[in-house]
Amino acid sequence: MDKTPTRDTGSSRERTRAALIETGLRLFGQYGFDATSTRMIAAEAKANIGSIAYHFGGKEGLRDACAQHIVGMVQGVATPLLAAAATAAKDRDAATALLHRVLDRMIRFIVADPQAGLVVQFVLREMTLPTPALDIVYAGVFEPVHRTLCELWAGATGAEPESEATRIDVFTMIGQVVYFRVGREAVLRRMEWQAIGPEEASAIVAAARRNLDAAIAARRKDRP
Amino acid sequence: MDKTPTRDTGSSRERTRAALIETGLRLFGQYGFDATSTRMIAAEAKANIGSIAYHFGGKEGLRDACAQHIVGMVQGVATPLLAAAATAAKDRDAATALLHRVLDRMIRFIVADPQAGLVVQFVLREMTLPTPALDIVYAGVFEPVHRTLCELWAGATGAEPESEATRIDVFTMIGQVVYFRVGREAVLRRMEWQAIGPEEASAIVAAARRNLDAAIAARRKDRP
DNA sequence: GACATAAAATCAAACGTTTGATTAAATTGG
DNA sequence: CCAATTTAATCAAACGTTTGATTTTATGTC
Repeated sequence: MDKTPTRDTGSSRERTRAALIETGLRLFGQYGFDATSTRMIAAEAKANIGSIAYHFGGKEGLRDACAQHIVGMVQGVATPLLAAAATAAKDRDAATALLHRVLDRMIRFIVADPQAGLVVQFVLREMTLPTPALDIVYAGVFEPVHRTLCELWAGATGAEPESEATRIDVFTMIGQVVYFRVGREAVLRRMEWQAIGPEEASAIVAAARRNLDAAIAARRKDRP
Repeated sequence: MDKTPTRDTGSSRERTRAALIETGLRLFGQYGFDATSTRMIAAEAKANIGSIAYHFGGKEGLRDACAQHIVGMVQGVATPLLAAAATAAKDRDAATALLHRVLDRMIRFIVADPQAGLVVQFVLREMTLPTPALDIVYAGVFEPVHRTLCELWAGATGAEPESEATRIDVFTMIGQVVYFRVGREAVLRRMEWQAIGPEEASAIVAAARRNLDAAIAARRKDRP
């Protein structure tokens, strides 16, 4: 079937690499980079310790590979949305509607999706102590996503896309979402939730949606 | 002068303990618990390595002591505000005004105060992997502060203080603030700021204030 | 008040364990 | 058979903790 007898997804090499990246992403996100030992990763990935050095040059190389993996993942799901934004940004109602859709997706992704939760945790940990891995994620995810959201925000409110106020406004909208992941432990206790699943995410979406509408309306007033 | 020749604040015991807690707080917050070695702490605190085990029973004991220290600090500055909330919550305008004041203080504290930044970082790190230290901070800071903000929120909007919607709404207001600390690195790059100082904090305050007013107004509409 | 005793705190050194990395040999697949 | 990959063994360095000796501070006795 394939030109190459060992497809990328099936070769021993790629299977080992994928297992290490996947496990590294999970453990780095779960326990942090320093608290995760290479032995732990190798054991859970059913690979040898030496594999990490062989394939990635070392523990830090694996972290970079994890960051690259995240960029690929997010781009896969975000690209269609970002593409739609280019045209939607020209129309107020379309921009507002798309903002709602993106916010809805983001919340359920960041807050409730267990698979994505590990990705978010990984990135948040990188954020507190920047490494080359953060550069990769910032350039590949943060910057393009935030920029697009600014365009939508500008389309919905009439503000300038790259003005300081717009960029800050978009950060506040993102922030109110991210906190439910960052402060998850405090949220769970205060809300008396056992977990943040689909139902809880819906309650969060409802609140964020009200905030979004209110914020847009307040900005819109100034510019008729 | 003193009844006791060695006062608590001056005794060798208390000086050593205080130095270790202060340094521990800073380094744990800066690098994380696992990435901070006891040797690092002892060296920076100008104390002996054995002192940590002697005074706190070990590295984890020092972390608990740091958490307790945070509770004492925050209670010192927050108590007056929380007391004022009890009466302000009865009046819509007073509640709204106090919410504004608290939000203003919180933002400048969380986002720009370098001293407090270490405290915030320490807590955020604990949040991602709960330890007994988090229990201490949650019970001593998070729960009482969030509960009080809910009362104010209810006073300003007319909602029920302990309803699910109110508790979530308050979390979204906190979240839009905290993100500027959590995602500081991304914010700095995207905003092209060198640091988040008083001026940058003011810009954030302005955005958060608009969001707060808009959110309250939107909720108020429903209940005349 | 001076001296002797007890208690508390500090210190440098060493403990056993675990860390990430490296090596050379064994295994695998084309 | 050869190159790529995996494996097990080994390395020095760093980890948190423990130790016994020493110094500092507090208490008791006359």
